Amino acid sequence: MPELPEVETVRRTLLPKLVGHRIEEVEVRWPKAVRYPDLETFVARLRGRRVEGLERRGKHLLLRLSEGLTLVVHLRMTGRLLYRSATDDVDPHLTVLFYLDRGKALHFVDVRKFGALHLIGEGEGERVSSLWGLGLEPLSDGFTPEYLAGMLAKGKGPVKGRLLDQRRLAGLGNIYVDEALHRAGIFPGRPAGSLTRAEVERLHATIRQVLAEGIAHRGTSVRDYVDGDGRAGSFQEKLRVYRRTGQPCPDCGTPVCRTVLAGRGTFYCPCCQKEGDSTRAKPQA
DNA sequence: CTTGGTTCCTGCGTGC
DNA sequence: TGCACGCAGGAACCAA
Repeated sequence: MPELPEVETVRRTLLPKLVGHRIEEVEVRWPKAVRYPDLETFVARLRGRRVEGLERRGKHLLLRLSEGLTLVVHLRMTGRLLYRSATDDVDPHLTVLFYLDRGKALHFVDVRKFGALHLIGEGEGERVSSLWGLGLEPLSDGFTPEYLAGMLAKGKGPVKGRLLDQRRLAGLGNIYVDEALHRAGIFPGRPAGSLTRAEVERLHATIRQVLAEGIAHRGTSVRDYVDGDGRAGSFQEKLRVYRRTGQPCPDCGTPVCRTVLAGRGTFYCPCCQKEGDSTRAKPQA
């Protein structure tokens, strides 16, 4: 699933190609993908707009358009945003087509159809609730060990749940949360408020580390994810626990376990991430 | 304020 | 080999 590193990779691949293009026509084949405004207004407002920039906030892509408009794209589970030729139309899961000038197109492809598109003007940010209430960017200067400590403080539920909460921290998903917790030597089911200062500092470091490495490897392609050119990433080769049930932990050789926490499949090493353990330090790679 | 359950979808893994 | 079945998963929404 596209998380921060995947969305950032899509942004980086699409940015140099999209900027300067004009949207000539929009074809919506799965109307439910358009969340705001209504379908007719969505298409009418996009027609003729020019692409001026492409930004990322959390897992959202923000396509900056002329007239102060912003197309907000959330890929959710299986969404793909692809820069293609306007005549390339063979993908059975193509849900929205943005026909561009010079014979090109931007294709929104979404197998499971959870992806969401919003078109907002200046001052309409609150129309995209998931964007409006978003927490800090984990790679920004504002994300400090102190911020993480405050985020986890007094939490009785699993630390994993707090890390997945986009209103506290923007961009982490199931893959990178499990990987960051493993590298920090913390069991995902530990009550958020029970982490020691040392553990919070380790976790802060590993969150930034796995996200930076994920971006450097152009994302994790476990199943569906590809970048704006349709190319897979390679961070799946660096995963230590995610979807590796039964395979040896790279650090200690113990078979990786799977459980369910915060409603999500959760992978961890029962040796390196002991429940209730708050004393061990783990060497950083 | 918190946490938990349900919903949306469809490909794929499982079991017979 | 073929088919039925149920799961996975981000976030909105509702409930307690």
